[in-house]
Amino acid sequence: MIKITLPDNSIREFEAGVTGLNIANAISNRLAKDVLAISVNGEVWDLNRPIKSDASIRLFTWDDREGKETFWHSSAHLMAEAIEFFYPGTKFGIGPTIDTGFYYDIDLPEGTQLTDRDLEKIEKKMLELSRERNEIVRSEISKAGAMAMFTNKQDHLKQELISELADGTITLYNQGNFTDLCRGPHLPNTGYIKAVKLTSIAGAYWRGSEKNKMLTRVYGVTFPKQKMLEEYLILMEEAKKRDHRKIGKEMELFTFSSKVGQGLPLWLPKGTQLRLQLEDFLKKVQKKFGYEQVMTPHIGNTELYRTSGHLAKYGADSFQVIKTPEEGEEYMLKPMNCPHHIEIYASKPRSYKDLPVRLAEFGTVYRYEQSGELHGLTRVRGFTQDDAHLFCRQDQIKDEFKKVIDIVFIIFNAMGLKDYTAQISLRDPQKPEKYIGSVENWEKAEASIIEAAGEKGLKTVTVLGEAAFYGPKLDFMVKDALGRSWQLGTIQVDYKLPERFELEYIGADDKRHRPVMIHRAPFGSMERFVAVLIEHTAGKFPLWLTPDQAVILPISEKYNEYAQNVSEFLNNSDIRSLIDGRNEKIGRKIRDNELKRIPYLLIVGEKEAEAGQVSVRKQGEGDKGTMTIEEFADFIKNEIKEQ
RNA sequence: GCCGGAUUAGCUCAGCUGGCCAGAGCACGUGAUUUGUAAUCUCGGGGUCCUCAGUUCGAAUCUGAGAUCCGGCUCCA
Repeated sequence: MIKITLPDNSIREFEAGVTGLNIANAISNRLAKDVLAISVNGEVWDLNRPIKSDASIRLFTWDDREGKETFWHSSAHLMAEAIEFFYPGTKFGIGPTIDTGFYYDIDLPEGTQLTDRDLEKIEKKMLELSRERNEIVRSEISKAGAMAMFTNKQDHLKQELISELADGTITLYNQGNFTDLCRGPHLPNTGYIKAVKLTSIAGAYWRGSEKNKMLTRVYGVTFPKQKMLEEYLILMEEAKKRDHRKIGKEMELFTFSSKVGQGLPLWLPKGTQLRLQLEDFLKKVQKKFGYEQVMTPHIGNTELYRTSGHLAKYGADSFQVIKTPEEGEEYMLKPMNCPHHIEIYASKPRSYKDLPVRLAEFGTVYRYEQSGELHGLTRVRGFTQDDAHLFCRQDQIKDEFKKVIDIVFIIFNAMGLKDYTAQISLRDPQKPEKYIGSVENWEKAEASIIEAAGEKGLKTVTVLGEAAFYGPKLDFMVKDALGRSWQLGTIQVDYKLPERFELEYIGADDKRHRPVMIHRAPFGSMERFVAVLIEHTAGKFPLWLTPDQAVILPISEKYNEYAQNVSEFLNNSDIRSLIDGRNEKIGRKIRDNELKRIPYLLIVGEKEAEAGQVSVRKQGEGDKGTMTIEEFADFIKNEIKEQ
């Protein structure tokens, strides 16, 4: 008999060789039905793998990350089996799980190509294989054995993977006619997978390197119940309605023209109004924090960027240098604002008493992003950073850094962006060639970021290899409607540029010292921020203002969370955006499905605007009278209480 | 840049394997009506079917090149 410790620390005795499934059965039928994986002494195992000695365990269901991962990982294998059925000779790369679902990178036989139409038949085959309830069997194999097996299959991808594994740790998983090299864990059998949707096909480089062969990546998602798949698909449809590209078009916020050029957004009058209001808001905040607004040209002499190191980074692969009639004279479209601001700092002698110097500019920069990378307003070739550079003494870095975090908090709170990730991006120690500057300065800079974030109580994740080429960063990542993560705000410590430009200040000791720079942009870029703001507030909390001052506020049940922000918006931050104002009374006609999502309408006509009030209408109940926005906030709170 | 898909009225789309003047809904304009105000009914305007070249008696539909967009990869604010 062995002792199994459950998460509540109770201990049960089982015979040696008991499996996770046996244990779940012993606890309850329901659990036995729902359980997908088990962790044994912290390691996630297959449910049917025998446990031979005392252990503490946890059982995972669909609600646990480990449960979902096991489920999707087995789904990837099931998909591979189906693909191998239709396309014998396919080589299989890696098939991991992702946030929602899984993918498998495959190398199809010469001359074969998958298209969207093929996905359906693969889905059907997967369900067919699922109904066979084939047992998924784990087996251990020696490195030589594994190598021989996949050499026999002529699967060069797996051979490469195996060659990097240590002998004695290699496992295979088999189901039906399909065997794959895999660490596991997996479901007990394929029958668990009841609903399948293969979402897309894409190309992906083997091992993520442009130099390697392009494989076919098939994305999919599966569920233990058909109904869950249906709900997921509906959710995705809803999310697509919030796409900023769609809303931006409908509301005439921005547009693109192939004549102007790829990735170069044109801000329409209403979108410009929205952007200007965001800019004004930030300007006010920055003024309070001691920033000075500056303006600099859109181009700079190539020499400037040679000194800064940007030429090496953005020269060959970006917009090309601009020639003048003068022989040998060259300019560049600015890919970054830093060098210009540095020259402003250097324009006069600075005393330690003057520091920190904080120079801010809504600076438009141009970068030739790869054509396939462009994406609505979130990734463009000409964009405006809400940039600022702080020049400070070593002893001021942490304090300044913390103040910048405060500004980011103010912005994110005002916009109702609660769901963000703060990411500390450090250098990849394996690839020193990617970065400029001494190891010593990098270490100092990284330490000050980590400390500042810690003292601000910011929950952060640390990622190696994501730093800028000149310094480490603290980035604020926000997800879009479809769950793709975008970097918005960024704060970066830089020792290198002051060195390159030989910046100085006169210290209290009457000697020359080198300042440290902080680059920062709380929005990141106006384009990306507006895009993400639209997707986060659409159908939830936009405040749309028409040319005749009419405001429509579509508000969801979540309104109480936002009530505070609304009054801030109207009274302090003055953030508003515009919509089509064809119908004078309510700004525009609202479509069916849209209206159903709007429990309350706030209407601000000319009269109301003058009186500082709004007319309130409730869906299905009509007019609720006019009131101030504070009164409205109370009104909403009461309404919610009554419900 | 790479892999795959798409491009038809202002918007969302239909148009099967090439063949009667290229269609629908919404939007827009017009007339009627004032009851249902998310109005209703009448009539109507609007398209180099992304561009260029080719195959064909004949192409929105087939072929090639290019442009742009979409989903990914690589990259990045």
